[in-house]
Order: sequence, then C-alpha cells, then structure tokens
Amino acid sequence: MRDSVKRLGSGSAAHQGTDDHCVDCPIRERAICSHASDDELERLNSVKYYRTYAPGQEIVAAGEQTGAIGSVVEGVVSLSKTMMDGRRQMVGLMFPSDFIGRPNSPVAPYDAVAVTPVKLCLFSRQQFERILRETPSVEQRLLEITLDELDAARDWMLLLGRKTAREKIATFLSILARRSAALMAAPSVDGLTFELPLTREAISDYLGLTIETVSRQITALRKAGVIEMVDSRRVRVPDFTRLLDAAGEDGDGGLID
Amino acid sequence: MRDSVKRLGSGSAAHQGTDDHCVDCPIRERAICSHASDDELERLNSVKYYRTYAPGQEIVAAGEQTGAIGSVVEGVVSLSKTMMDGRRQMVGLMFPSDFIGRPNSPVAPYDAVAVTPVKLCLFSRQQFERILRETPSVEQRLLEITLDELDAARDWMLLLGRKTAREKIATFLSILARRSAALMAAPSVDGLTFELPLTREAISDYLGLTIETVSRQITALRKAGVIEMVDSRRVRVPDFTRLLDAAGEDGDGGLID
DNA sequence: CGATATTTTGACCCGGCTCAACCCAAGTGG
DNA sequence: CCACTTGGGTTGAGCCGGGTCAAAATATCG
Repeated sequence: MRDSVKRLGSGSAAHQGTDDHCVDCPIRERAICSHASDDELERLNSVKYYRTYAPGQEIVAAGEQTGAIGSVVEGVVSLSKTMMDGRRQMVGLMFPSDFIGRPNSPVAPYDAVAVTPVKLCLFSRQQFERILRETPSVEQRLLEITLDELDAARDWMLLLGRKTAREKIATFLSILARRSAALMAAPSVDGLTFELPLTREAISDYLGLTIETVSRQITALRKAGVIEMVDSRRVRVPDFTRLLDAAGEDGDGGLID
Repeated sequence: MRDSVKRLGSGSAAHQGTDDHCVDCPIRERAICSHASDDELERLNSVKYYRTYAPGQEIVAAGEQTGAIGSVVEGVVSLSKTMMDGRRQMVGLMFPSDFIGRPNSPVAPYDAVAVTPVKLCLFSRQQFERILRETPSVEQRLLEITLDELDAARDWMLLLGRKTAREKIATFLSILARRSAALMAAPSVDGLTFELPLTREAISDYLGLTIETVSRQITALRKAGVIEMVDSRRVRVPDFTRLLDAAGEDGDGGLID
C-alpha cells in the first residue's frame, strides 16, 4: 500500500541557485530565515534548493531516513501517524513558512504528504545542522517556530480529547477562516469565503472523526445557517462570531489572540 | 474558583545561590544546562533560584503574566487547558528536566499545577532571554527539548484522536512503566512495579476520558491479567509485551527507541 | 460517456458518557 | 472511642454521540 504512492525522489527537483533568490521569497518574512542578516541570507541562498510535489504525493514516510529538511514555500503538507491496523491521525497541517523535518534526528516520526501542489525549500540535513550551529538567528527563529507548533499541537489536543464532532468541525473551519482572512488585504472577517484544502477523508484524519461524521456535521452547520457551502470545497462564513460559538471557544479572550 | 487555590507567590522561595550548586543538580545531564560549559554553568548558577510547590498547588494560571520560567527539578507538573464550560484536557505532563514556560511570550497559554511535591529551578524571564541570546549551548538544548516535547504532543494526538479507552489506559501505563524502568539500575522490564503519580481524575484529564471510564478500564486490565494493582496507586506489570499489546503499539520498532 | 473517486444520506449499533449509589481510608471534633 | 465528614475510587443502569455498514448521489477524469 505504501509503495503505491509516488516517493520522495520523484518530486521535480531544481538545481541550487537557479530558482528565485531568497530575497524575493514569499515566506521571507516568516520562515526560519526571517531574522537572518544579508550575509546569513546569502549563505542560506547558496545551499538551498527547491522541490515540488503533486497533491497526494508522499514527501517522506514514517520511519524513513531523510537527508533533507526545510520549509514549506507554497501549498499545504499534512503530517500523520498510522497505527498497525490502519487507524490514522493527522498530527500537523503545515502551511507556507512552516518547517518540516527535525534537526539532529535523521528518522522521520510521521508521514508527510502533499495535500495540494507543494513547493519546499530544502537543505541537506548536514548543511542545515552546520548552519544552525553557526547562525544563531536561524536557530532562534527555528525555536520560535517550534514553540508555536507546540502550542498549536496542544490546542489540538484539547480539540481531540474534549470537543464534540460539531465543535471539531467548527473549530477547524474557524482556523481556516482566520488564516485566509489574515492573508487578505481587507480584514473583513464577516462574509468571508475560503477554500477547504483537504478532502473529507483528510479532514476526518485531522479531527479524529470518520468521513461520514464530517459530512454530516458540515451539513448540520449549513442547515443551522452557521456556514454556507458555495460548492463542496468552498465555504462562506456570514457571521464569524456564530462560527466561534459553535466551536466552543470564548468570544473574546482565551484562544483568540 | 480560581482564587481558592494557593497562588504562585506562596511557593516557598529560596534566595539565589544559597541552594545547591548546579554542579550537583540531579537534572544536570538532561536539562537546558546539559551542554553548558563550566563558565556558562556558572552564569546560570548565579541567577537561578528554586521554588517549591505542594501537591495540588497552582504554579501559573492560563492567561496570566509570568515573570519566571525554568525547569522541573523534582516532582511532576501538569499543563492543562480548560474550556468555558469546564471541560478540561491535560496537554502535558512535565517530569524532572522538562522545561516550563515560553521565552519571548509572557502570557501562559495553559494552567500549570503541581501534582506531586515539586521543586522548580527558575530564572527571571528577562535574564533567561538574555542568556538564551548569549549562550548558544543553552538555546540549542532548549530547541532539542522543545522538539522532544512536540513529538510527545503528537504521539498524544494519536492517542486522543484514535485510541480506545482501554488502549489509552494501557498506553499511559506503559509510558510510566518505561519511565520508571529507565530510572532504575537494572532494566528488568519484567515484573516491574511503579507508582501512579496522578489521581483518577487527573488521569482522565490526561487521556480525554471520564474518571469512571478510567476506573473501569483499569479494572478490566487487572481482570485480564495485564496488570496487577498492589494498591490503588501502585501498579505491577508482569509482562511488558502484553501491556504494549493492549496499548495498540507495535511490539518492536515504532515507539520503543 | 463510462469509470472511478468523493461526498452525502440512511439505518443500526456500541463504546464511553451521565447520573447515582456505594465503598473505603483518613481526618476531625465531641 | 465513636459519629460524622471529606476526598478518592469503584460499580451499576441507561442513554446517546459518533462509529459501522450499506447504498445512493455527485464530482472528476480518461
């Protein structure tokens, strides 16, 4: 089953340097390089390379040795764990500027799969580890990113352990809504429309539900008027407050930051 | 309700330097200081201070500003999130050498509570942030620790999202069993006895269950012969493999490292 | 336009939650 | 010393949210 998926090497690789320079990178301001000086950036630039992946394509498999680590430049990547009997849980959803792979540990603890067309900015592990040691600004930024990731994982633990199916769906939608609102010029949080980057199956893996329950609860939120579906992949949120309410979050403080 | 708990300031504080020197610290080899040179250690030593907490005592509350961060030296600390309606999920269980508090972010995202008598090794946030910037070995180690924490959180996400009540209990027990075995001289993983540091209620918060289900599943594992209870807080594991099996983990690779 | 995913809907069932009682050990005070 | 309280733990009865199984309805794609 694992072999049916295209593997790492088949991503189309680009040679170093021929792609865009870091200075023009869309994630320049938020990724591990965001605190880097010009000199440091130049060094990163000279050893980085890009690789792209098609939707559904496996990037690394759990337990596998990986020689490269790096940042998501474009697209969405899922990280997930699978039990022997096939039960699967997504443990992270990585967006542009998020970092994939663990320094100082060559074996990947989970599967990474492209869920949309993906472009990664990669470094060989060895080179990256040297850069980490010699470039405090990169290490600092990586620490911040990792701490953010940890906070997100812990929020997700609350969702997985204690929220109802409907709250899970509403929380998931509210996160996507907020993310898409943040990327837009006018932060008109009302009447917001955005796209679901995941299939129902991937959503169920993320939320610890079954695909049927995901479908039913989306329908229920739609019938309750909390969301509108322009098609099965596009969602409109007429009133963000109502969505947050359905998500079981408190309306002002707490998880809104 | 929050005020009924004794607060941070009431932990008994010790003045700097009068306590044990870092060199004799029980977590010297695993905490943030484990890579520090003698000079660096001396610097840490001069600004650290200890504080102790009684079981059940709150260390920090979610949403609260904290001026200090540091490591667990002795005891067990729980980190948990609570929803408006009182549903609670533990998001971390911190043992000696684990690090509590987030640099560069003064507001705590979750409650931290001592579950046993606890001793923390603390630094003022400002001082610690300066040390971080100026002491790469500490920052490096903190990054490693945070990455470990992230991996643990993701393992927990699989448990919360996909495991049955019985598997959750068995997983929890196997983690405690392994931890206690690791601390012992002879790693005789069979016939191992260890103590539950948590009440049934705390266990249910950790596993995303109710206290009744925790009790029932412990009974079920006992009746199935997977574990023996010497009293309600002491567990004996006659065959570790059977426990792992009940936990739904694969018997050799995977989570055993 | 078939053919193969993906999504939705329906009927049924069961694991874990709820509510409630009970047990037991450790105080506490008269 | 005994009555009473208190906090943790166990056990039982019943219910319901979400899983399972099955099939229909809709995309998506050679």
